[in-house]
Amino acid sequence: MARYNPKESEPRWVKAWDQAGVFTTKAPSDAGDQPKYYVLEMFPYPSGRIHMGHVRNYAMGDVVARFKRARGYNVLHPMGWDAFGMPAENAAMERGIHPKGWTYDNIAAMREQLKLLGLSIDWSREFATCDPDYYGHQQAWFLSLLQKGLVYRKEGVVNWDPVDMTVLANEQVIDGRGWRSGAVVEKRKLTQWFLRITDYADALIEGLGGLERWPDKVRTMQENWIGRSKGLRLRFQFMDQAPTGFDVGLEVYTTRPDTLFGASFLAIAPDHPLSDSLAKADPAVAAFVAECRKGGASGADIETAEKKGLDTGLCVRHPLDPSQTLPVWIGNFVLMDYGTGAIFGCPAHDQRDLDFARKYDLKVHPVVLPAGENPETFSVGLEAYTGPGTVFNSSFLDGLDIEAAKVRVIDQIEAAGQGKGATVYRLRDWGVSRQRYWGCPIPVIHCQACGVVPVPRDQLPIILPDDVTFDRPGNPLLRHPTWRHVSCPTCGAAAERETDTLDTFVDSSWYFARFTDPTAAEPINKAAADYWLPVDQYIGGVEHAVLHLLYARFVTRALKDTGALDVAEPFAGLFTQGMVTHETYRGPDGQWVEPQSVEVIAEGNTRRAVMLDGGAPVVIGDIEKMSKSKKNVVAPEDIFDAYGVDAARLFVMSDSPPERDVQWTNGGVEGAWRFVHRVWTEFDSQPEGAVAPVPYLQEPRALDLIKAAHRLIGALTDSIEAFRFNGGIAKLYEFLNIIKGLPAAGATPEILSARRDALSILARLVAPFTPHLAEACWERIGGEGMVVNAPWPVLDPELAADDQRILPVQINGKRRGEVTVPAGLGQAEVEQIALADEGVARHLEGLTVRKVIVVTDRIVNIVAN
RNA sequence: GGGGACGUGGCGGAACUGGUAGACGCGCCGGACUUAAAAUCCGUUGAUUUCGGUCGUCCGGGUUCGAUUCCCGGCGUCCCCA
Repeated sequence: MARYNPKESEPRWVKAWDQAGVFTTKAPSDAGDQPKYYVLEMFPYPSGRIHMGHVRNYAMGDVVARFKRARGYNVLHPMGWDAFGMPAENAAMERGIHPKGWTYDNIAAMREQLKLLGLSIDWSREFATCDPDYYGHQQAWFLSLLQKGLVYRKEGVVNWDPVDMTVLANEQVIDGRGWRSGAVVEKRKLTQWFLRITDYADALIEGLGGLERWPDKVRTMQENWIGRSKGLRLRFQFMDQAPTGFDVGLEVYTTRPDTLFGASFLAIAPDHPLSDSLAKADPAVAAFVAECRKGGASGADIETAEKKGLDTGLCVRHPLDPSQTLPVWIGNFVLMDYGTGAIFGCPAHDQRDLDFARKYDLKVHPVVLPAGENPETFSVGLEAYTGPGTVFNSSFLDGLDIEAAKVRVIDQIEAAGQGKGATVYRLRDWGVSRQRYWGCPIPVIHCQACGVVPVPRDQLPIILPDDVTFDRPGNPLLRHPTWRHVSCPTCGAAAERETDTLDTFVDSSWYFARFTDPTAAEPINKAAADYWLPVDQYIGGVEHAVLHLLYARFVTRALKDTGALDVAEPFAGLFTQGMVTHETYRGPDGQWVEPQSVEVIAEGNTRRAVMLDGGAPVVIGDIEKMSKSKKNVVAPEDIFDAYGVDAARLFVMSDSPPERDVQWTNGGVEGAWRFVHRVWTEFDSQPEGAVAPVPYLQEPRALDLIKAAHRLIGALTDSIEAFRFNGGIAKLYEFLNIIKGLPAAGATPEILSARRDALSILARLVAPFTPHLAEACWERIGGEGMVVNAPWPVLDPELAADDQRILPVQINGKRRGEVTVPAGLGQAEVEQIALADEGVARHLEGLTVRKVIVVTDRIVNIVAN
């Protein structure tokens, strides 16, 4: 009997799987009538090292993949690298390493680490998004979108990250700062490439309805992100001479047409064309507009910034009440790219408008009356009323509720030709230009004569030049001596390549399709994609709930419309897993210290910590996501070294529900290791060589064991299907405790035979979680071939059924005893048995039974007084 | 401010559609083995108790024979949006 040695066992089995080629995906034509199953975890950025978050993410995907394989599916479980992006360029700037070398070195290092994890991945399909083959195909479909009008260029105000010197999408601006650099974002005008995601806004909302295996939370977040609202575009006519270009009036957009009679001013965005033209004539306007340009361009920035305005002196007429005139202001809180860049302000019923009105002393005129308020006395102070109510002070709208009033106003404005009902979205077109080197070059050429000319397909891929410099900020492609100088493909004149590269979110918006045939001559092999897509189970962090997952859904739909593939939704099932966290520690100097230099001492129910070196006191801090800055990181390699890969995989899945954060603890991983060890001991205690099978169903203890094994099959199958890995693992532990109660030492032939069958089941059930251990165990009991190729055990319903039930008996809702009855016994019989029970009878003394409730196989409740 | 999720022993967490609250693990405590420690193995472990019980799933109400689960009102934590 030898102690289980993961260091010897784990590499051996990784090699055995590799040599047998068990994870090479079958071509659709070889799969026969096997159903397909595509499991995908969000591919990693090649930072250089894997962390515990990767371990958890890929372990979960591996459980699903191995389980589905065992259940007879033809499984696709690939791996690749999201390899373009800023960190490679940062490394180049900081350390003088070329981004390409840095990235591929990191990939090599991480591939080795991931292979240690024993994942059931088909490595033959691996690619990186920075492979010219991959981004060349990306350039090809980009051009097909360009041809279809889904790509365009426009000058716009953009979020400029002054540190990374690049443009950020609104999604990449968090609290006014760049999501990667953390620098305060500025607004700039720049000509940019955009993808027309807004064309798909409705489709992307409708599509959410069909994604039943997505978390509701993510669907809600996407819906809110798209932010569809119904409203009205209407034109206000100027009182005096209309400014040049505005003869038709000033068009505003509102989602609250019901409050039109409460309007007391108009406000336009600082970058509205009218602001521009006024600024040319008036230095005060120009100065104000310039001031507004400072600060972030995101909605949240504008919302939190102090409201500022400038009266233009212009006045417009109220469209429904010609006797009213409204002043036109420029307001820093009005967004040019939402609606028309102009609003009417109704201070009584909009908080921003109210803040603005109070600051500049504009009228506040309530037109919606909350239920129970008196129209004579109702007024609005510093808080706008935005709730439901009855419209008043509003001419022909008086007495309507706000929804009915919206409809009436839209009808009236449309009939008068003053405007039109319209739907607008919070979602903007996706700005994909990045002024960076380490990204996919946008495959177009700018020609003086011909304009923007797509690169002919036979000249793709446009490959990044290797000889670039990173000694200065800015785009190295722009200052490369020769790369961008080309001749126009159309007229042959001297022309220039586009030097912008694509946002890396483009790279990750179609990789799942490329995996279905990564060597296809076209971007996507339609037959392979038709077979494999959609991804049956996608697994990744919830931080991608809007950005990546929305872009991928959009690109899939856009590619469908170009005929590149046939599915509309890329991911049929989505699971968002929680993070790996750890306690934080601060040393005597207040600095963060690593867990491995701290000793935590338990004293009864409290804990304290000291430095391992010197014993100085350590403050135990909050439990937070593992991060280098807080130093609360545990390196996966160290854990693999100490406890083995299986124990690490098991622990990250056992201690918390997978969608929640898991707290890494030493004790926890030791518990997982103990389980690995005990499982092995149980297998290793069986007699060597084949046990002559004997019938054992007549021996009660043997029968109980095999019954427990069959119940375990059911429980574990359900747990994996429902992504309740922690519950499933608990059932495995429970079963191990049962089988330990019937040790092999000194057992009868019946027990040994039952153990042999139960262990055969156990080996196959633990295989998705601890695959190396399972192989060793399978081998030890003489299983056929490798357990990775063994079918999932089949549940025998008769053995799994429980024929006796222990029913608790309650009297007036309090548990007073229990009775053992045959399963499924009728209510009358159960009642009789319960009332006859000695303990129950004792509690009923002096009471009259009023009612007995029997829930079959569950409980008995006696009502008595 | 709007929307959502959550709140259970010393800790992570179980409890499927209302039906024995605390599965499983960690920790603690006790025991075996050991010269000793580690490792390993075995056992106890919600609180309280006059050993009959009583109390107990954030707090206060409600529905029900029965509520961690459903409803109403608070408090707190977290996430998303503004």
